[in-house]
Formats: sequence, C-alpha cells, structure tokens
Amino acid sequence: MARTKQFEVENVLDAAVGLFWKKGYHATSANDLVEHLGVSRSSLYDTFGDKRNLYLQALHQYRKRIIGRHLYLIETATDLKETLEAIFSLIIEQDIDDFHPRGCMLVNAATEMAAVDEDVAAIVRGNQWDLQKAWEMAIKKAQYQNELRTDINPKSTAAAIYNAIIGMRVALKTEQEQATLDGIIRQTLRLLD
Amino acid sequence: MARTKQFEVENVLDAAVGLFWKKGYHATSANDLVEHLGVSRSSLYDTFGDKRNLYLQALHQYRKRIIGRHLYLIETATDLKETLEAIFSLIIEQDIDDFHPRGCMLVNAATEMAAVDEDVAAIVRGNQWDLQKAWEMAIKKAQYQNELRTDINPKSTAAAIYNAIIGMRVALKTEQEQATLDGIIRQTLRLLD
DNA sequence: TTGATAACGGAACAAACGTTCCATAACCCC
DNA sequence: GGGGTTATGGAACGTTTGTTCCGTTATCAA
Repeated sequence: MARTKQFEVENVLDAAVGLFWKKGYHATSANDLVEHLGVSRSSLYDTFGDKRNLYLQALHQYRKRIIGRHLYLIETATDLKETLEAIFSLIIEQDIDDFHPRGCMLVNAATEMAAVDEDVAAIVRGNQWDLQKAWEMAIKKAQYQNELRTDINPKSTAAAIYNAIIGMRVALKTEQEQATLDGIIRQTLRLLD
Repeated sequence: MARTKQFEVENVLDAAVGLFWKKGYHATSANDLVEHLGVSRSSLYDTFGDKRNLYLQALHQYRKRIIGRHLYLIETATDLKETLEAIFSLIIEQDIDDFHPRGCMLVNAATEMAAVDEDVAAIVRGNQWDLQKAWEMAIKKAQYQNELRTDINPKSTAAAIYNAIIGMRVALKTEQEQATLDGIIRQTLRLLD
C-alpha cells in the first residue's frame, strides 16, 4: 500500500477554480498554482496531469458548483420572472471577489480559449445547451399552467434570456452603474411579458 | 536628418489588431508580433514602446475601425429595427477569419484584461458609453418622429440592446446553429416593438 | 560630401515559463 | 515490522518570454 494524499482533490480543484476564474488560463502560472493550492509541484502534476488538464477539470468544477445553482433555480421555479430576477442578483453577487470582478469563468473561457481549444469549446457549448434547455422547459411548463402567454416562443426566448445573462456577465467585468444593470434586467424581463 | 520608417504605423497597427483580436493579449508573443507585422523587434519597441502599449494602441485602432462602422449605422439610421438587424449581420460577418471565430476584440479585452488593467477597462467603458448613447439618441429621435412608441424607455432599452449584442459576440466564439442566432435576434428586436 | 539623426537587423539578456526528475517520506497489507 | 507502492519536496531542465543593446544603414539639411 502507498502513502495517502495530504489534500482533498475537490478542495484543490475549488482553489484552482478561484485562480483560473480571476486570472484566466494564460495569466495563471504554474507557480501561482503551487503557491495558492497548497500542493507541491510534483503532486499537482501527478494528480492532474498538466496545466491544461487542471484547467479543464477546474472548468468542470465551476460548472458543477456555480451553474448548478442556476439550473436548480430554473427547474424549481414557480414564478419565471421572479426566478430570472433572482438569477441576475445571484450573478451580480457571485461576481465580486475581493472587490475585483471575475465575471463568469465559462464566459472568460469562451473568449480566451474556445476558439483554439476544442475541449474548452465543448464544455462551453454543453453549458449553453443545459441552460437554454432548462429555460425552454420552464417556459413551456409555465405556458401549460397558464402562467405565461402561449404566443411566446419557448426556444428563442430561452436563447435570448441566456444571451442577456451572458452580456451581463461581460458588463460586470468593468464596473457598472447600478441603474444601467437595473435597466438591462427590466428590459430583459419584458421577454416574459 | 534621420532615416525614414520603412512601414506605415497605421498598417502595422491593423496587423497588430489582427493578431491580438484572434489570440488575445497573453497568448500573443513578442515573436508572433515581429513575425507577422513585418517590422523588426527594435523598430517595434522604438515605435510603440512595449507590448502592452502596442496592445492599447491596437485596441484603439479596433475601436476606430470596427466600432466606428456601427456608430455610423446607428447615427444615420432611418429604421431602427432594420439597423439593429443590419448590425447583427455585420457582427456575424466580421467574426469569422479563416473559419476561426474571433468574437469582438473589445469583449475579449474586457474578459481577459479589464479586471487587472485600468487602461483597458477605460477603453471598454468608453466604447460602451458611446454605443449606448448612440442607441439612446437614435431611440429618442425615432420617438420624436413618431416612428416608435413613446412608452419605451430610451436609456434602459439602449442598455439592453447593447447587452444583447455583447452576448451575441460571446456566443459566436463557439459555433452556433443559425436558428439559435436568429432566435436571439428576433427576440431582441421585440425590445423596439 | 559631410555629418547629425534615427531606423534597422540580429544577437543577447535575464527572468519566467511549464514540466520532469529523484531522493526521501509516509502509508497499509502481508 | 519489513516490503511494495505512491505522495512529497525541491532542485533542475530546456524553452520561451519580453526587452535591450549595438554596429550598421539610410536619410536629408547644410
């Protein structure tokens, strides 16, 4: 039998998410990782392979932890407009770390990596598909229960909602007036009128 | 008198835009620049200072060239919905280079750099302000000319339109079904109904 | 034609990069 | 309490990074 690991893989992945989320892939160095994850260089490479692999696993972790909460909110929604507002609030709240905006790790990954890394692109696409489908289903359900006009197209409305959320996550990267954010939210909610 | 430059600064900046747009700041190396701009290392540093400075100037160039066309379209618009559709088309068309998506250089800059580089953030914010103001003015003008309902809020609608366009530029980073893009466009146009 | 100036090409720089290697330490089954 | 196995710490690897330096070349006013 062999020596046991001195760290929890899940914890280290969470820490890696924190770094990659804030700084992106290229600007996060191997030294940064060793320093902040509390794991020695050799153990890092033993456990996660190379830097790119660690990044991909961190991206999965982010999706599980952060986006998972959004999916849950959408799937258990009773009032769609309330839910959309809640998700906007959640996004604004999740964005700030030490007063520095991080945006959304998946959006950052899309703009930095997706064009040149098919694995990253696949994760981003998977996430998009999940969220759009969740919205589409929620809209259909609300229509079935007569809580929403039936002349609203579930698919394109879902796509537009997802799209607005992505836009918001980029906007947060540069500080915004609250009034502008509120305006975007208000107008996006009109999609569900 | 001194020897004359063997290149046009504007042309070199355009080439730098091409590189930074596609690969971002960190993934574009000094060697890449020397190789693709057709200018020797020393001339590059003589003319543009360091890499970051060249990036900032390239970002300005991008804004002047690419976003300038959008501003022109908005300011000379006669039919707002038509104009918005035209801009979406322009974006989709500008996005592809060698069958590789580049997104929008300003969006890429926002997600990669804005949180850690105040000068980049300032350029991004300036761009946002210009475009949102242009939309807001165009909306007010259309309302004044009775071409648009007056119960539409110019400011928040402008913010929402800008936001949707940003979202689209991220979406293009991963290949999209045309139907999804069309859906987003169709729903965004509803903001002007 | 000369001379002051600035652009040029290319070698060279130190620092940082991602990654590998190895001797040592810890673990559990037998 | 060995023995086989894996984790660990730290030194070291070869590359690539962004930048500088310098000898040479081109320019034009005097």
